[in-house]
Amino acid sequence: MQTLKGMFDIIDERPYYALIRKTIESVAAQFHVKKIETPLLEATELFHRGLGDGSDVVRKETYTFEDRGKRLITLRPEGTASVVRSYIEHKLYALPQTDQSFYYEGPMFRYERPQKGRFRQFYSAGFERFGSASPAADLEVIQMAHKVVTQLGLEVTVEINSLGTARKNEYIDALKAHLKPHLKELCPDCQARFETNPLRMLDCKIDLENSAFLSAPAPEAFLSQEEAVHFEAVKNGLSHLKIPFIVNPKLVRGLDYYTQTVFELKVSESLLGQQNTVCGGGRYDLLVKELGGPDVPAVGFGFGLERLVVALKALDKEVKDLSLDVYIVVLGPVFNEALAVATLLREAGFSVKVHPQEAPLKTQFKQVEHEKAHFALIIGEEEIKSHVYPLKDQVHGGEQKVQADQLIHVLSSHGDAHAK
RNA sequence: GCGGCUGUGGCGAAGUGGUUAACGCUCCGGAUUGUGGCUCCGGCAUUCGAGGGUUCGAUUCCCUUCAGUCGCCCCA
Repeated sequence: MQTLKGMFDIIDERPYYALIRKTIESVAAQFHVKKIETPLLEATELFHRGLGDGSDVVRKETYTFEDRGKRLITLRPEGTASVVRSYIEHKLYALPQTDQSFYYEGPMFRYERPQKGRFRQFYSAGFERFGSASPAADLEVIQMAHKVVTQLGLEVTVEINSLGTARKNEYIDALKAHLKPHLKELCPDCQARFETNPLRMLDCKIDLENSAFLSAPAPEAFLSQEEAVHFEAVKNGLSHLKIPFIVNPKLVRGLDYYTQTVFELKVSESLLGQQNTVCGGGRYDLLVKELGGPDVPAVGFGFGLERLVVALKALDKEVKDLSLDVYIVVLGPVFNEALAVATLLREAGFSVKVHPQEAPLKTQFKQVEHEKAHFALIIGEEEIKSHVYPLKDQVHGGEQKVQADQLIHVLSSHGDAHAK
């Protein structure tokens, strides 16, 4: 038996996930963002309406099936649609707080061919902010994303672009009109994208140098006056926040709901290969309405946790795993006494493991070493009689005899023991 | 969905159409019955991802399949 294709058990990587989640939590707290948890399963329709029927994610990557009541349901492929659904369902827009933010973290599912930093069940975390159309909202959202990755110790490039809103379709039409005469010169992928996802053509790695692309209209030309001002304000604001960025006119996001500002955070390809986008986001001013809510603007982003993990590992970033304070080595049939001591120490806040059966000291001390225990405490029949235990400090070296009633005191006096 | 590469013990890794599948690490036991890390001795793959085929004989050749990996599409 083994995991399904593209699925994985998190064991050795747990500390990385813990670190990332903790970092996200602390940044969220700084911005007073509440956590929201939504179900993994949603009505299929939510994603069709939210992400767009034409998007690849919906067309061929969702885990969709009928439940026993013949309802068509889908394992969520991303987080935003669910959060928006929740926002509308609970009429959060009617709350007196008009500017509301949420963050989420959890598993997402996409039926794709796995590769580096890409899986069928993967974990993402995201922030969503509802109620403000101001560039300041965009700025804080980008700042949060940037803060999370820099706090993790990763160097990222921030790329931004603006797709516009009102004239987004007009831009797409112009782009198609421009490229249509050149269609035959383009790669097969682009010919397909011409119909399914024209904006994506701009991102093509093959036709990069094609003259038709070089002369293609830029999205910026199709921004309304107001949107152009908004985009300028975002760029300006990033400079004020001292967040370096580059404007990438070819940056288009894969999901249909994005409007106006879009951005991605990328790490060096040397860390992640081609899947080097660790965070993507932008505005989705029409989505709330599209999903049946009022006309509420919103902006957000999502992280791919696996990609952050891969990047952190590539950097040899040290992460702390759970540490063990005391390993109790037993000599002879002394389990009751050993467990009693362990119980006392645990109640005092130490993490303690007891060797579970009699074994040669050599074997037990090897375990002490493998467990990276701070202290080894030896309990045998002599100790039980005398109430004095040998205590070895595995970190600083040395062994001392400690009176039973002094144990907690001695352990606590060590600064890096983990008593709470 | 498409293409390249890979698949040998817990991990890393050699190898060959023919009888006992190297080696390193880890692990287990002992030298050393109350103090590990060094050293020495001994042990640990009825089996080479799975299924089928060719063959007197397959881990080795062929087919299929599964999985991993890298890239494309797409995306986090």
